[in-house]
Parts: sequence; C-alpha cells; structure tokens
Amino acid sequence: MIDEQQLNKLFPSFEKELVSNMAAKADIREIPAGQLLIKTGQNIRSTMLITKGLVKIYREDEEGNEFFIYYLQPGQACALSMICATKRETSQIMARAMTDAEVVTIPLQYMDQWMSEYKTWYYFVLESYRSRFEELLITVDHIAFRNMDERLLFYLEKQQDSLKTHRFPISITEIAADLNSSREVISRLLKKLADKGHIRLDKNFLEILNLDFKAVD
Amino acid sequence: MIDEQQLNKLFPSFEKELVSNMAAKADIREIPAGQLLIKTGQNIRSTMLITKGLVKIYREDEEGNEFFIYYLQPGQACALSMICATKRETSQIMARAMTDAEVVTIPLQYMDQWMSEYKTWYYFVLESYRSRFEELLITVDHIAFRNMDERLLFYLEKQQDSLKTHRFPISITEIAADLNSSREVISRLLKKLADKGHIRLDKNFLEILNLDFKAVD
DNA sequence: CCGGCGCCGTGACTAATATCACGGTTTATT
DNA sequence: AATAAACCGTGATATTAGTCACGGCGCCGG
Repeated sequence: MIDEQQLNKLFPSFEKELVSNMAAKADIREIPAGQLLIKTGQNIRSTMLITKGLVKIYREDEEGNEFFIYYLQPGQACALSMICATKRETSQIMARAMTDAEVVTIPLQYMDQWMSEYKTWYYFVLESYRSRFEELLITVDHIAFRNMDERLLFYLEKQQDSLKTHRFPISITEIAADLNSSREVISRLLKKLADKGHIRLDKNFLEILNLDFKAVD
Repeated sequence: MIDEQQLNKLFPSFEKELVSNMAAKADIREIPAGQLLIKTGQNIRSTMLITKGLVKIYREDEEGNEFFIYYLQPGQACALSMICATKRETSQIMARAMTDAEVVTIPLQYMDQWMSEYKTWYYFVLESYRSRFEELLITVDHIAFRNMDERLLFYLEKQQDSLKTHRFPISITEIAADLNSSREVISRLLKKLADKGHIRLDKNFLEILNLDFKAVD
C-alpha cells in the first residue's frame, strides 16, 4: 500500500485529491541496488516517479557501449517513461537503481487522464520535460564542443551535486563507461587532476577537493 | 492579420475556438532568409509556431562553434521557446531562417492559459516536447558513439528528409559547421562517398544518389 | 596458501580528427 | 581585365583519444 504522507512530502506541489488518487491507482515497485528498471527496447506501459534511492539514466548502443545521461532522485519522474508510455513506444534508454530504490508506477491511462484533471500534475509533467530537455542540451554541448578532460570535470561536478557529498565510492572503470571512454584514458586524466590537487583517489573512493579552475592554466 | 484558414491547415488538430483565439491574440512575424529568430542568451517571452519556411535550430558555444540540432517546419513549434518562455529564461539555442519564413508568436500568458483551456493545445505542446526529446536523444547517440563518417551519413539523410529532395544547395563549409567538424575533414569524407557512388557533388549542390549501405563494407 | 578475478597504472602504438599551408576555381564587383 | 571573396581539394603535421600488452595489488573461495 502506498503511503500518502510520503507522497505528499516528495511531491509537495500535488493537490490532495491527486495524491489520494495516486495512492489508490498506482503501484509501488521496490528495486534492489544494481538492478535495471528499464531496458532499451523494452515496452513501457507506465510512468515512473522515484520515491527512494538514486536511479541512473543512460544510453546503450548495440555493442554495449554506455553513455551516462543523468540521475533521477526521489521526487523526480522519468520524463522518458512518460514519452514512451504515451506514445506506446519502446524505451530508448536504460534505467538502473544505483542504491536500493522505490518507484511509483502509474498506468498509462491515468497519466493522460490526470493531465486534464489535475493542474498540478500537468505542471509537474511539463516541468519534468523542461528540466530534462535542458540537461540533455547541456550534455550535447559537452560531447560536441569539449575535450575529455573538461567533460570529466563536468561529470565529477554532477556526481558531487547528485550524491551530495565530496567523497563517494566509484571505480575508474565505471567513470570511463559513463563517459563512453576507456579506463586508461580516464585513469591518466584523473592522475593529472590528482597531481594538481583537485581530487584525491583512494581505493574505490574519489574525493573532490576543489574543482575551481578559474585561476588554473 | 492572421489567416485562420492557413492556421487550420497547418495545425489541423487545433479546435476552432483555439484557432480564432490564436488569430486574435498572436502576432505574425516575417523573417527573411538568413536572419536569426532567436539568439543564445536572448530573453524569450513568446512561443513560436512556424507557419512558413524552414528554420534551423542549432547550438553555439562561446567561441562561435556551431552544432546543428534539427530543422523546424511549418506546423511545428519551437519546443525550446516554450521552455524558455514559461521559465522566463534566456535561450540556450540559435534559430535561423533558412528560407524566407513566417512565425506566429504567442505571448507567454496565453501559452500557459491555453494549456488548461484547450486539450488540443496541450497535446500539441506535449507532442512537441516528446518528438524533440527523442530527436535530441538520437543526436546524443550519434555524437557519443559514432565516427564522423557515420554522422555525416545521418546528417545527409536528415537533410534529404527535411528538404524533401535528393538534390539541395549546400556548401561543404556549412556541413562542417553543422557537424562541428572542419571543412577539410568533411571534404575528404564526401569525396569517399562520391567515389563509391552514393552522392554527387556539383558546385553548391549536393545530390544524394543512394545512401543504402547495407551491402557495403 | 594458491588461483582467479576485478580493478588499476603505464608505456607503446594506432586511429580518428583537427589544423596548417598552399593553390585552385568560380562569382561578383569595379 | 583586375580584384576580392567565398568556396574547395590536398598533402603534411599535430593533437586527442582509443587500444594493446603487461604487471601489480587486494580480495575471496577453495
């Protein structure tokens, strides 16, 4: 059973009736850390709202290359799942729980119905599109215009912001996959950053000391 | 004055009342070929619907590098202008008229008001987001996973589809700018394609003969 | 205690792309 | 005709990133 109080806290903009309706109509799905929520090519029949945990959204091509797009946090929706759901298309992305996670899944018909019934719902949907679109545009910028060293910095900042900590567990191999680069390349770039005192690496952890590059060559 | 009949034809999904309302509240803007509609950093206060001509949407970074994103055709809206307008933010993109063009500009307040008043309007807005989002995702794929030769092919296909012709005027310099590559690189790649019989180049024109690569190395 | 495994660092090499330098062609303008 | 401007093609070279080959370290299960 869905906890209305929790929903209220995570989605404070939603009107009361919408929350009740959601609690009645939607399902809760628990996802253990590491498991996939959505797979490329999968049919999507529901919209997902994150209520717990951290979900990584990434792209994967035919050869298995990955490319990190963004994280979803509690209180956010998978904009892609709305797109795919309403168009009855297959997913173009992968979603993986990075920690134990919990999502509310809303069947397709309600997603659309609530759009006209609840103003707060469609504002929420629109805002999800907007913010993800902008994020995606910035991502395009980076891969189009920047070299790997700058992209790596941007990636680290994003991690810091999403994980809300300066020190987090991550493997170099994973960073390389996220940026669709190779372990060796990232290893060398990180070493440079460490040499300059911007980060510190210990086993399995990366600590960000200072990413302020304004005064650095 | 806005021609309601023309609006009806271009936006067949819109209900009659919406079209009348639009004709009354919106402005028409004529843009000569080559001119900018939107510039990065500009404040956006209205949503734009294309009614005539072809509009190129692209990204530009601080150093003036360009990156083509997609074309907008009559009957389509600039999803970005909706985003920027409703959030009162500055534009993150450039929009340039490739041919003489005409756009309907809708003041911010109506964009939002109509969302709740006219179902057909919000379906249209949602659909604009959706399709642009997917297009952007595919673009990300290409720059993340593909080499320039494949990206060039994809670009040519896109041109062919948008311009609805196999033969169109374009300079190699412009293709290079669109792909954020360099003229020399594109020149060499096009030569390869020409040698294999896939395209033909004459001065200022590019003719696509056959982009079917299934049986080619 | 040993072997396997996953992760890591590094030097050498290769591939892709960008840049430089140059000269050529066409077109418009004077 | 002379000149300028905007294209274009091509060889040489430089830069960036990806790949290969290797060895090291730490951890775990038998």
